[in-house]
Amino acid sequence: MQRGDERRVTTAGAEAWRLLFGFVMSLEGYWEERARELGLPHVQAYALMLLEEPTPMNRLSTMCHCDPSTLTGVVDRLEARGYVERRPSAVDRRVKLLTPTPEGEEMRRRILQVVHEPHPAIASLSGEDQRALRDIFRRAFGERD
Amino acid sequence: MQRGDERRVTTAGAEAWRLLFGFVMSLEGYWEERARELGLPHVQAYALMLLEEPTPMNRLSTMCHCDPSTLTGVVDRLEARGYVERRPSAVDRRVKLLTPTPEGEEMRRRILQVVHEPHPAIASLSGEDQRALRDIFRRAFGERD
DNA sequence: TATTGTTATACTCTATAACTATA
DNA sequence: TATAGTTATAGAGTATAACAATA
Repeated sequence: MQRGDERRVTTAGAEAWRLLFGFVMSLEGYWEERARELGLPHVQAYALMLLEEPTPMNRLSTMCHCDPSTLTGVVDRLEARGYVERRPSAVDRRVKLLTPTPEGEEMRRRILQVVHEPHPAIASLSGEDQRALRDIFRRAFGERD
Repeated sequence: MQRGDERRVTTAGAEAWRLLFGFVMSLEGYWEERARELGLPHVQAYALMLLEEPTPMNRLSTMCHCDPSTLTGVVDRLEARGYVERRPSAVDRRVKLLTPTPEGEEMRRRILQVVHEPHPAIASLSGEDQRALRDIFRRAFGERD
């Protein structure tokens, strides 16, 4: 039980959030660097990574949390690198389905490998902490999606 | 993230990391939106937020995880908005100390308020989970930085 | 009329390399 | 020589608004 100056001190949740926020800010650089090691700007790497199946521009822009007009440029550059193709949809001729080329698929595999490698801050925790974290994260943001 | 053969990594830490990574990617947009509500691009908001005391360009660029030449532009724009000043250092005439103006200090307070407000995914956890999260985060990335 | 995707525009962030003024 | 900061340059991501093709 916290007592005394509890009013001045933040709640546990608030402190957890501040710690996480600081980590997230530093993580942006971490992820950018990992992506650059693969030879891709991080947004392009993220977009390519999400192409698990042929995906309309529209849907991918939502998944990337960006405007469709922004994604046009991102996909232009991925296409110029030979990593994705815009294929016409059979059902709706307005829609273009984004599909990785064989080279894109290979790069996508490498991106997933990098992404799945746990961050040092997580990897260095005790096994008990890692299990607790997994369980809490499942409750916090594991359900939906 | 149900993905068939992409889930072959089975340690708790790896799953915790994947969950966290997904959250972080969505968080970028969350933070950008919060900053834009305050009328500032998110990098400028972050830089201003960090100005707890007069700070050399050099040091702030490290804290922002960006190149000094990048920070020059960011600070230019903060200065143009009237939020920061470049003041000469008394000890080293090469150094410029970044200091918020009164308007900048007011904006900084508002940014901190927004940043400190826990994200819904954290706030909706049980008190027990929030405390556990705080403790683990302290161990993971609370000390160093 | 509504939706999908693009273009035009303007701004911001990003790093590298070369430069200046100090130290 | 070395460091703090800027400038020049080139590239990339960002949203808004207007547009064409299609539904």
